[in-house]
Amino acid sequence: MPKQLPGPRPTLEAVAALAGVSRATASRVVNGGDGVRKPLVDKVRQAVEELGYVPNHAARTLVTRRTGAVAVVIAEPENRIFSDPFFSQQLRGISRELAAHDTQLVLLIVEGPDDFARVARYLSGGHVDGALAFSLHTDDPLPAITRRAGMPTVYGGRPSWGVAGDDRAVPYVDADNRGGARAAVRCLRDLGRQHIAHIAGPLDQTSALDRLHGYQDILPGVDPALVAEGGFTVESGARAMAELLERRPGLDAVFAANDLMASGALRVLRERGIRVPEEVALVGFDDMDSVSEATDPPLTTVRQDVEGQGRLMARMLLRQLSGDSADAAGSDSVITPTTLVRRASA
Amino acid sequence: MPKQLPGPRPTLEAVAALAGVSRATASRVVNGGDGVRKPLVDKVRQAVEELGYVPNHAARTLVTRRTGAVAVVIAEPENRIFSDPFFSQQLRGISRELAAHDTQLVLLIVEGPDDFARVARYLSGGHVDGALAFSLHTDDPLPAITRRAGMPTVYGGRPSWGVAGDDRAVPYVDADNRGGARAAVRCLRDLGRQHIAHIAGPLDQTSALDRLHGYQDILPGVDPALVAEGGFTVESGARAMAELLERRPGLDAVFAANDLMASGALRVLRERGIRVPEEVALVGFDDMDSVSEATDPPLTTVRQDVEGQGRLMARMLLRQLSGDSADAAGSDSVITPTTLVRRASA
DNA sequence: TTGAAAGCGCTAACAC
DNA sequence: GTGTTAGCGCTTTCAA
Repeated sequence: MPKQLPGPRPTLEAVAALAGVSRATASRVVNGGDGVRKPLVDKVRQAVEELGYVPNHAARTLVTRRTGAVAVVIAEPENRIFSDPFFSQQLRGISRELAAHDTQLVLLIVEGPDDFARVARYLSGGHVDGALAFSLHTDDPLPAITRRAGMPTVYGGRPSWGVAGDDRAVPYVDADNRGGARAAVRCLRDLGRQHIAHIAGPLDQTSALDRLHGYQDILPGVDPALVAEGGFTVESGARAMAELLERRPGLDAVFAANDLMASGALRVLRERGIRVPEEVALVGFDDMDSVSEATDPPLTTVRQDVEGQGRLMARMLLRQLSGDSADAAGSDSVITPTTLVRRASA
Repeated sequence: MPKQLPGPRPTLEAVAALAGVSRATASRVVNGGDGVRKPLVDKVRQAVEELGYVPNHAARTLVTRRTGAVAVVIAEPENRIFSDPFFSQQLRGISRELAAHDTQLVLLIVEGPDDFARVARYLSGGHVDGALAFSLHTDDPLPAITRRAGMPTVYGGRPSWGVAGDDRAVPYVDADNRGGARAAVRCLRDLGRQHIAHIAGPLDQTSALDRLHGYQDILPGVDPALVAEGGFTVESGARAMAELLERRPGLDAVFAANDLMASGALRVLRERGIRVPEEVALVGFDDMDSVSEATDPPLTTVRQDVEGQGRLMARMLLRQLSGDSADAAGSDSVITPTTLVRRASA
């Protein structure tokens, strides 16, 4: 166990002195020890141990121009983000991947217009080497900010903007929303359902839009009255369900754009004494197990690997950061697969 | 809008040159401009603007020895933490308070033993000025780590350890768990219930323990068979409820140590056709609205201001960091009040 | 292979 | 008030 010196933390200088070598050699050892003879390496290592030496990060950053940290920018327009396990899981995936590469995670939560300025300043301040961001809404100013700051960035979720004057694609990771939606609706159709409704998410988000498109892919020319827009929340799902029942009492199936809305819909169906899945079959999206497994009946839903997406985002960014030929390399976007999970609701 | 120079970021030197002043004066202006004559201030400000100057954080940290960042350490023993809105809300409170003081939030998620070493290294690396941590379990190694790193730290939740060789108290923020539990049980008793059971949380966590103690305060010498231990999850709540019903079929009220367990209990009660609150009254704890308002019937529960606690933690840490007479100052712990929220379940 | 020395960009005495 | 100067702790040429 290193000595617990009361004074200031030991510097590389001190280590070098104790080991009887130059600061340069000590530095080499601390950074891997290549090109230093074994006995010296050992001596230095021992000195490090004895002194409890830990490199000063600021000093290192100053000269190397790398911070070893990455920002995760989360915009929280409605307060959906935190009540939603979705982001938590993605965050965990990111955290794991970054930790594995000894990279720190700086969390930037954006709540209002002022915060964007703060974030912009932060990103330009050389605090971090890159950024991971979640693109939620069409008018998201983040892309512009990261671009202006010249900060390597990977997005979670397909950005909807066509960035003005954008000459190169922004790399992102997203689930196969459209394909997943297709699978969901196909399942309902194969069950013999004739009037399949859709509770869409907020259509200014690409994920919601893509899922709607998937629904329409399988049901071309479907009655528009069979589609209601929700807000990805339980409450909005309930509202949308009520609306749909009013408009089309004969509907016999519902595909909800996420599990939260599906659970809201389920509540309304039950309140009205409509049996699920006998009278109305229901499929959700996301498979967040805290919801999909807890409902009665459990939800048939489309699973996506959220944590994996987070990990992938981090990995892509890290690759970009350590990238040799930065551009050509391979900062292409990735669409991760989805799978239909059959439970009792359809 | 600042010019978008392609080259390296402008330094203070460049600003000074453009403004026709010394680097020192430029620095003074950038840091508030005290003791610099107005015209010069303006000149420098303009140069900053024109060049799009942003101070280099590493350089500044190197000399000031302050990073302007705070670590938030979250240990994730079971994967409860992220599915639980609790932490998200606390995190949001922390984030808000830190942002208001231009302090960055570095998120450290600890998942395994290896991670503790990583965190220890990080904390000793001078990356951050202080830490906020959540004390979950009795055997949490975190306190020892932060103490060894000499890092100012504020805990969320009353730590249960008697830190070995600890000469001063560790500041923490916690809800009035015991008082809240008392209010809950008192309410049940005042309703005329004779056999009030308790579904406790995992008793290696102080919050669970304190709530149990509160229950016992109101019901001294209560039949031990009326207490079952759960794990703060829906599932464990259901299990505990089943157990209690088996042991004491005559029970007419239940106080669950959190809302999640209450909802699990509710499910079991409903499955058995036991009416709530008519036959069994039920009170939860936390008032996480996504749960307590969504159940049928909605839960009577004990509310605590989780976000406020987060904010408070941050505020206490910041005060400690800017503290003049660091010790005496006032890093005392804080217990935040709880209130009983009456809904339909009791 | 190792060491000497030159900064990285900034702040804070200290002198003017 | 303002400028000069000496580092903060580290990496990295460049010589030896």
